[in-house]
Formats: sequence, C-alpha cells, structure tokens
Amino acid sequence: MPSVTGCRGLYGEAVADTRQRLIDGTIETIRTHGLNGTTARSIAATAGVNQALVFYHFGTVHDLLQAACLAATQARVAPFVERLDEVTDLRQLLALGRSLQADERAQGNVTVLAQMLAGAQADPKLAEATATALQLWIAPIESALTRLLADSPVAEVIDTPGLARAVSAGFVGLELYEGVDPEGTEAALDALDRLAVLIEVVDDLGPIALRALRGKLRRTTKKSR
Amino acid sequence: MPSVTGCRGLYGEAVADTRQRLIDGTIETIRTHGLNGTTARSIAATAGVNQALVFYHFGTVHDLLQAACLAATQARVAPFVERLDEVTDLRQLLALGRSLQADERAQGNVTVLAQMLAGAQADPKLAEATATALQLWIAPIESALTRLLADSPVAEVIDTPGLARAVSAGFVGLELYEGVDPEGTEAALDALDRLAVLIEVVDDLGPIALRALRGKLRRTTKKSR
DNA sequence: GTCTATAACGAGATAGAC
DNA sequence: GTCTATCTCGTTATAGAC
Repeated sequence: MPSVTGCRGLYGEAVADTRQRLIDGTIETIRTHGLNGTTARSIAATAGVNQALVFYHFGTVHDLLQAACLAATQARVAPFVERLDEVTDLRQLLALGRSLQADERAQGNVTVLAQMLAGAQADPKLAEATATALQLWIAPIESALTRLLADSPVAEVIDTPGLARAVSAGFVGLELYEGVDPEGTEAALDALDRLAVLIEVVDDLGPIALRALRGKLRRTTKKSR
Repeated sequence: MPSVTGCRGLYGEAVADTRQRLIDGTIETIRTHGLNGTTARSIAATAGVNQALVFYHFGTVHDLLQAACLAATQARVAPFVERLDEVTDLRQLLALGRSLQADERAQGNVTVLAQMLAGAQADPKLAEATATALQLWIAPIESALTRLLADSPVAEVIDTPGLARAVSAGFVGLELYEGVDPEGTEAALDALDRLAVLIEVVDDLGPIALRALRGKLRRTTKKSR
C-alpha cells in the first residue's frame, strides 16, 4: 500500500501508515478493552505492528493516548458539524443527538471519550487532552443552541454555554450508563426526548400565555438565585 | 478499639475492623488515585494494613472493589433518601441534587461511582456491581419524581423511570466532566437549574394555557415517536 | 523504521512463620 | 488474623541487530 508521504524505512514499510495504524489501534483497543486494558502490547497487537514501535513513534504510551484521543475526536466531529448546521429546531437537534449517539455507540467513540474522561480524573496531563477533545464537541453544540434559541423567550433565562456543557456531559454519562444497563439508557433517552418537546411547546405558545410565562420565568429565576 | 463482633486473631486485632478499614481504604484510594491506581498495595497502604490481608479477607482485589462499591453507596444513599422525602417541588429536588452533588464531590463518592462505571465497561463482573450500586440511587429519585409529578400535566408525557435514569447518568457525566473543567460544570448545573424552573413554571400556568399546552404536548409527542 | 531480546519494575497472589 | 518473603506474570521502556 502506497504511503501518503512516501517515506519508507529499511523494512519497506510506510511511516505515516504505521503512525496511523497505531492511532487507530489505540482507539479500537480502548473501545474493546477499556483504558485499563490499553497497553503498549495490546495496542500493537490490534494495530498489527511491533510493540517497540509505540515508543519509537510516540515516546510513551501516554503520549500515544493523547494523540489518538484528539485525532479520533477531530475525525468524528467534522461530519457532525455539517449535519448540525442543517438543524432548525430543538426536536431536530435532539433527533440528531440520538442518531449521532447511535452512530458513536456503534463505533464506540463516546465510550472512548468516557474512558479518557474517567482516566483523566487522576491524571492532569490526560485531563488536558480530554478537555480539548470534549471542547471539540461542545463548541458546535453551543453554536447550534444559540442559533436555535435566539428568538425564544426561553433564551432569556437559559445559559446556552452551560446547557451545551450539560448536554455533552450528560451524553457521556448516558454512554457509561449504557455499559451497565442498556434498557435503562433507552428509557432515559426517551425521557429526554419528551423534555425537549416540552421546551418546544413552550416556544409555540400563544402570545398571551407566552407573556405570562415570560414574567413568571423572570420572577422565578431571580428568586432561585 | 473494641470490635463489634469481638473476634480477635493471634495478633490481637479485631477482624471486623480490618475488613472495614480495607473497604474504606479502597474507596479512598479510588478517589485519590483513580481505579487504575487502585492496587492491593495502594489500598493496603491507605488502610494502614498489610497487603496480604486484602487476599485473606476478600480473595481478590476485584471482590474487594465490588464490596467497597456497594458498601459505600449504601452508606451514602440512606441519609439522602431521608432528605428526598421532604422535597415538595421540582426546584427543591434540584436544589437537593446540587447540595448532594456538592457533598458527594467533597467526599469524592460520585467520582468513585464514575470510576466504577468506566471500569465496568470492559468488565462484566464489575458492571453488575456498579449497576446495583447505581440502582440504589435511581430508585429513590424515581419515587420522588413520581410523587412530585403526580398532579402535573407534564406527568402524562414524561416517563419517570427514564427521567430518573437520565438524571442519575447525567450527574455522573457531570462529575466526570468536572474533573477536566470545573468552571464549565458550574455553568452546566446553572443551566439545568433554569430548565427545572421552566418545567415548574409550566406546572403553574393558568387553566386555559394549561389546557392548550396539554393538547399540544399530546399531539407533539405522538408525532415525534 | 522495524525487529528481537531484555532490563527494570510493579502487579496479583500464595506459603508459611507467628 | 497477621506478617514477611517470594513466585509469577505483565507492564513500560531501551539496546542493538538488520
């Protein structure tokens, strides 16, 4: 197989190819074995390369983890952003979220992110890489929310950046929860579906009810803070 | 210190005390070192006992993890249930949730649950124990939600068991997210706060608006499923 | 760049004295 | 029940041949 860069070693293999195989192998290994079972040996086995190459190309297993996390996230976010731009209301946004989650689940990418997030708790270096990766998801979601809620009375009291983070973090939690209770996760997603409908319904209320709601929202919010 | 059971070994130490120290030490070790850093040696060091006692009392590190996870959760859920019974509306429920999360965060218990959840993804045995522990949280939350939403039009379209799971899973996700972005988590919780206000406001609408809302909720929900 | 071989270390787990 | 000592294995990482 020809390499993109054309670089080849004494053994005739392409360099860029090996690096990419290691990155892909890392993601796949986290997905199937968890972060705990992701060692230089298991990664190399999955990637079909020699174990020592992990250290030649990335120095440490740790650095490979970071590189793989970022690369995988970037690759997945790009197509998502395109679909996100076509969303015109909250229900479509949630539908996209579910469709996305189904895709990600099948590919195991949210699992990877969840594993990184868990591992990051006791590892500042990993935390940095994970926060960056998660931000890649959050930013476009925040943009979409801001756009969708621009004309809504709800926008006055909802903090869009905060909501975007809550949604993203919530999805990660759901993904983890799915690992121990798949049926429960389906029920949870259904419940969220209906909550989104609720917000949308509020948006579509007649002018009278809407004005009353607006006043109440403001008063109640002030009181509770 | 006198033991509950009174059992003592040749070295004069109480048995129940050592078991409890190991369980407490396990939780503390997960909290500070993550699941990855929780080894028989690190647990024993934290608990202040000999490393071999892990295997004498629990057979394997794995079994100790399960036991500690369940014990810690049960101990924490009990007082929570009492406070939950006193909640009379959704905002109080969320306020309790935030207060609880602050406590849990300070004690590191949700972190423990999150670590278990992450580890459970690649470990069926651990998954079972974690699902049981999480269910200890979900059950009382579900009861409270059912009680609070009993007289609400929202109850007709919201799936309470699903919502309870979504809330629980979401909190775990937020806890993990907090490890990599504390400020973002605060913003996310604020956003959820306001969402809860929204539901409550809908509940307090006048009879006319409420009837219109009810019809719309039914129609929209049917359409979207 | 890739391979084999191996060093250095920490992990789970056990044996046997006390 | 508790302790010390130790076995065995898997891990990261490196040295050096090709």
